[in-house]
Amino acid sequence: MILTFPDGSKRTFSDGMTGIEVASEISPRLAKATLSCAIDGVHSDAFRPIHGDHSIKFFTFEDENGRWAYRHTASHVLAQAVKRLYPEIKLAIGPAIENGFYYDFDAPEAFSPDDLRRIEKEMEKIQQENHPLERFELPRAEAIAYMEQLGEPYKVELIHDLPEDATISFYKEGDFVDLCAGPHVASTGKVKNCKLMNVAGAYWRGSEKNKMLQRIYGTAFDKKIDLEAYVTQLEEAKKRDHNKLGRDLELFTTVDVIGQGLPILLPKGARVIQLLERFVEDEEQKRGYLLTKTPFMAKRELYKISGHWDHYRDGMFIMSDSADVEDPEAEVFALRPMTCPFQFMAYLNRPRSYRDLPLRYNETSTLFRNESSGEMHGLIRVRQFTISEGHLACRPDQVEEEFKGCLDLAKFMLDTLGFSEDVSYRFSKWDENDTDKYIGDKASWERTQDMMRVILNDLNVTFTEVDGEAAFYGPKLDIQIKNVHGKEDTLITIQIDFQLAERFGMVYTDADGEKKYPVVIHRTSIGCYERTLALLIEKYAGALPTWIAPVQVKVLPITDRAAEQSKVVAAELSNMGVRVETDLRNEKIGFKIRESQMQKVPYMLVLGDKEVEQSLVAVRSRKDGDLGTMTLDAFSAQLLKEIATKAR
RNA sequence: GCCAAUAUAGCUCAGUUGGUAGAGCAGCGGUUUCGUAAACCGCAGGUCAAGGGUUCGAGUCCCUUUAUUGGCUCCA
Repeated sequence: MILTFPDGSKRTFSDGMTGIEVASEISPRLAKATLSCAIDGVHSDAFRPIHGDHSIKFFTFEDENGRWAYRHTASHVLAQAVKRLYPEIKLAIGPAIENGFYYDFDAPEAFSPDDLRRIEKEMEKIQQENHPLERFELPRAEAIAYMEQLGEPYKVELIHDLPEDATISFYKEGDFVDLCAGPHVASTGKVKNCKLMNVAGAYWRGSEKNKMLQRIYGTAFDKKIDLEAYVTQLEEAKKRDHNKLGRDLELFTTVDVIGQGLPILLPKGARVIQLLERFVEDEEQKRGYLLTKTPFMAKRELYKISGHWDHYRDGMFIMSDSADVEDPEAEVFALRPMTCPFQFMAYLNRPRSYRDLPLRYNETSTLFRNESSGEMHGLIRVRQFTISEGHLACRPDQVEEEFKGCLDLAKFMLDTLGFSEDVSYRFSKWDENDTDKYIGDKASWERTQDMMRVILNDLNVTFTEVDGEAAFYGPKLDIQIKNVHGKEDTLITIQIDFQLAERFGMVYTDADGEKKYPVVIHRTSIGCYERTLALLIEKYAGALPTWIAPVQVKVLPITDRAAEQSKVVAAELSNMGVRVETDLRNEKIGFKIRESQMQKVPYMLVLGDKEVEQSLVAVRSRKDGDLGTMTLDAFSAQLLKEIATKAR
């Protein structure tokens, strides 16, 4: 057989050699490192014989595919270990994931940390026993019978749901067999350096209607040093966690009696958010937005028009004088979960002409959403939050241009805050198999989604398409960001809506005298301020860029003799609009510096007898340490420039 | 909402098999006036998250609630 390598070279091998055997003819080192391979571009086992002419590419741990096979095999070793220790436990699924793998088990009780250690030991044993992996296929009926015989109902269900023509493959390692599409590495001996991280509940097939299974998360690396580095990296990431750092730095706190998802923004956190809000509002004003201020609540009837009452009820806080919120006689209010219907009322204030469009409304808007109790997380998932909401009414011919403007604004914000490299773009579409969740018909959804896709392609946005993530009224471009734990959330969203204008009777009179419905773009320019603050804290490990630092300069007299001059310096800076504090306490300068440093204050001005005498300030930066003495004018000029340019 | 873990002073943590709370830092008072990441001495500070139960006796065991954390589901 003739095999073609990635560099285009061809070589002849005897038919039936395995990928690893081929690799060993190239170099023993490659053979040892090879975990899996691609045959004609299809990811495959490297331990299976190859027949005929193909292209071939080997994967080691350096390749995503290689890591995937390695960790997927690790998940099988985990399942094998669990079955050895607890034969009554049923197997569900166990894929490789980013940074590791998991396996779901139907276990009578949750695994304890002790159980994990036992399982980990058993996995090491299985690794040392070095069982080769063997692949075999069975016809559907036999496959089902086989899994029934093994007493694995979840596997039986999986096989039932496979398409008629699917190849049903199994992998065997020693006494353990699992239904699996593969590929895997050649033997359990290859899978070293596994670590079980934690246990979590997870619904069978991801549906809350199904039974909750026990999921064990683990990771595995080919080199021990890489595993250790990964564990260290996780610990380091935790130190940046906004939920810890934000509290330590007194940006926010929470109180039991106020409730879940309702954080208190302390003076420093409130200041940062105020700065962000002003920045966003000013930028939006420059871009032709009209500011509104609309009520935080409205009668049930408004949400019935918008569709929220039918499609978002669970997410709303409803207040009623009757126990039955559907009672037609009752007066029922709900706190607003979104600003759209309110800004639509501003549009409806008077008749609109095609000349009025595009009409861009913005509002720094506080919203209330009744998130499920298990969802809340620091400042990232809360029940009350403030967002830079905006709704644009435009003519169909203006949609692309306006969408572009929204994206440009979003990118400008990301750039200013330093998030540009950290985000990914998600085109969130509806789920055509679950149409009850949405308003509007299939044709209009497809039309809108196609239009959005064209716009995104025109704008050269690199994005992934995901079904089932749309808003109930339209598709979204979501700009996604990961927190310090690797969990992804939406930071910014831009949505196209062909539905709500009609529902609200929003029209404009076109040039031809016809009444037409405008297209509505819903958008945020940065995400909700609480979430943005959280991500800023994590990105900068609490050391916020000077322009948004709650305290920018701390003046530190060495002795009381410098106190008066310190107050003068602070007052001068304060008059320039600098956020400055003075530490007049009777403490040693090292102590004051330590505290300011831990509070991540960008600049410290140290004043002793020398500085007072020469009318200078000794500047210390939190980043670069002692910068030496200079005049206050020289320092403030440099500082004001840094603030004005929003340097990071 | 579901599966788990956790909850002791403002913070970080001790607290033996159940015998009615302890340290460091922070705070307050004093001494010290000091040159770039922690001066010294003293004082005060806790219904052990809340409520209920078992027990002669509960921070410790059990139940409920609340909050926090990690997942799942859901979402900005």
